[in-house]
Amino acid sequence: MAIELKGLTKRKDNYSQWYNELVVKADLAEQSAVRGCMVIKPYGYAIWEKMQQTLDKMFKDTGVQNAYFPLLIPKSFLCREAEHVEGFAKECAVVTHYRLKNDPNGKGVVVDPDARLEEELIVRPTSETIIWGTYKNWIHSWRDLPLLINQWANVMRWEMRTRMFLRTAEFLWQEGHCAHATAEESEARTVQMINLYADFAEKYMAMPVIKGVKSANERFAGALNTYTIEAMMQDGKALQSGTSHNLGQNFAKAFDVTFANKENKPEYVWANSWGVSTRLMGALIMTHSDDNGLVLPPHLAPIQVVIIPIFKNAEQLEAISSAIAPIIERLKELGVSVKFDDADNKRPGFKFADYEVKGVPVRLAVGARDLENGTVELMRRDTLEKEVLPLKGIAEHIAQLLEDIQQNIFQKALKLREEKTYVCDSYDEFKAKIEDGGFFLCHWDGTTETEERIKEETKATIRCIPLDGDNTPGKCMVTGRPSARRVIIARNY
RNA sequence: CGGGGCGUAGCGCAGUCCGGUAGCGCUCCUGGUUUGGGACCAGGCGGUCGCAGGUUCGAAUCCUGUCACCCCGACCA
Repeated sequence: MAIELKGLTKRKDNYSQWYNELVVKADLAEQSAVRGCMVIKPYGYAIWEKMQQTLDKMFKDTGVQNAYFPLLIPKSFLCREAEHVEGFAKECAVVTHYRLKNDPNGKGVVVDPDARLEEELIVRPTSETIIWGTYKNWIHSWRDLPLLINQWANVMRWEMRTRMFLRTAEFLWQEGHCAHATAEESEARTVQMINLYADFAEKYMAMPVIKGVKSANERFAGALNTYTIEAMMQDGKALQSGTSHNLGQNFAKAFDVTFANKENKPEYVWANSWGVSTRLMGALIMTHSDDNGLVLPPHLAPIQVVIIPIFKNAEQLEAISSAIAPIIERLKELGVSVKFDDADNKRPGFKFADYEVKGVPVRLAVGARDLENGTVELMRRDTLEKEVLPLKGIAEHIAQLLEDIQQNIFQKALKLREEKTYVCDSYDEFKAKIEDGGFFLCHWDGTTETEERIKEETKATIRCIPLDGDNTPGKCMVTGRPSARRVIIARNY
């Protein structure tokens, strides 16, 4: 194939090219015929399914239920919340007609000009409007609250520029939309969900994240406050990986969602929304991959162990299969997902390389030699280390090894982030160092003007005001004005 | 939406300046030999050269228009 992954370091200047090639080569996704959209292939989708299942369980453990709302939103709904319009009413796909007809000139089909919709429909860029338009009818009393709903759906934003998984015109996500009786409860839920996302990122994706609050500039359109988790990719750029928004009463007021409180007085409900998307797939790829391809964390790998028999004929394969069968049984008992690839149309060397590109955490190779010795060759994907081990007890060893790999790649990512995180007090120093990427802990005076200036001059933005860590005050790196605490500044995807 | 690039077989490309029968590598198919790190040999299938006009005896090649896609910006999860 023309796509070569070797040479990541040589191509440091063009990480995105490498990334796109990896996505294709690892059989995760490909460009669709539709502008800015992608086709997620079975292997890529299997990873997304693992993420979905894990998150879904975590949501349900907090009392959230799933529901589904329409893809198309009447245009008038988008005009209701002023700030939301500002942020979202622009780059949307619009449905204007409801019928096609045969071209009178005999060239395929054309849009029937007589079938124009009275009110255009917008393909949802996010569902706040249609959901709050619906909640109006669901919420009447304090007894109806809290309302905790999540939706797994596709959304569409007509982005100018797209990149597979990180920014596609259509993407898959979950969006939670909750209604509460009090501001405190809603804020607590908003924080709870960002904590849940951080747990998911660190425990399942093995991706360290920084929890924080967005600056006014980067805040979700229509929110009072936006919480975010920010991860660092291997090239030192930041990736916003999940957000949770405290919407205050903005949407309740725009859609007139009120409830009778315990004193029988009408009151607007308090709202929050939170979401993560297939962008997490991009985060996963860019956090762990190396020159040999994808490196999947065991907790999300669709195949955790692949077993490759090395054989010259059917008898040898049969011998290997029966020797390995109890191992496969035992692995399954231990909850390990295992694939025995006995296809005879690919040579072992091809399979080795193929599963490496796909990021399978552990590989076993078994041949005639091993059968004689009662051994197996094991390779772990994260370090590419190989060792020959006795067949006896191998399943238990692997179960433990998978946990070790999960820990190891998390630690590796954490170490990289720490190495590329700098405390910086000089704007000149910042301007020089930002070229090589990394997170910069700097004092900022809290103004949008300063933020804009930094962005203008360095292409870096305030990723977040961290929730944890050092919160001693200081002086703004740019203006010298007082600063409440250090914030994270970085270039981002 | 601004700047740059590109469009030729499933994929990656050459050919375009200087018009004259559509090329290469990989994939794929068939047969054989192979199989402990992406196999080798032989043969074969596959393209109205992005689309629409124009110039010409003749256009992948020249001209006009148009549509995609990619990269860099602006915008954004």
